[in-house]
Amino acid sequence: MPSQPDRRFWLFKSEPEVFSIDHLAGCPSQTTFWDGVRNYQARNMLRDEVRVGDGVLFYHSNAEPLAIVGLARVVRAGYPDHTAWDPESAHPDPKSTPEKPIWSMVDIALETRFAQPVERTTLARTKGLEKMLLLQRGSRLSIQPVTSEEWRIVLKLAGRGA
DNA sequence: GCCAACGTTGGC
DNA sequence: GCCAACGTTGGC
Repeated sequence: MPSQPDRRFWLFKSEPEVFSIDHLAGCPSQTTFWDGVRNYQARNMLRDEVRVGDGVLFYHSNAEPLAIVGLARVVRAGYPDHTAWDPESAHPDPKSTPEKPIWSMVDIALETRFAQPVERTTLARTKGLEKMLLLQRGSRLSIQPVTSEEWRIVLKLAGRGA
């Protein structure tokens, strides 16, 4: 893979009962929009910082096992989350309208489902991941920045080291 | 602008 | 099921 100095890395959390990596694998072109983020800090990252080509660690929360289950790639940068003004959607927000959208989303495409998910317990005892946001007590952000070093370590744990 | 009450997230 | 952490709401 050619080096991409500007590439950033992220971790996207999802409850697999709601949307799992298998759901993503079943989407047309294994691509979907990442809707339903209703937290301003996460929204700001989706809207302002996440770019096409960025790498995504797909994490299953509230699940057994808790684990990073694969990789995705950002294929469309931030744009309005239209599910917000759909009253039938899972996360309606009547304050958001097509004229004045509040929430943002990006599109991601599946890259890999790990044959062996990288479990949270493994992450927790891996040197170099001590500061990983996911592992911080009380960290609830559903969109988290990941450093290039953390990305490298996680891929290595998944058997996909460079 | 403060802050108590409340709701949600999410690991354990 | 418990509960700590955190965000939001709303009275004042």
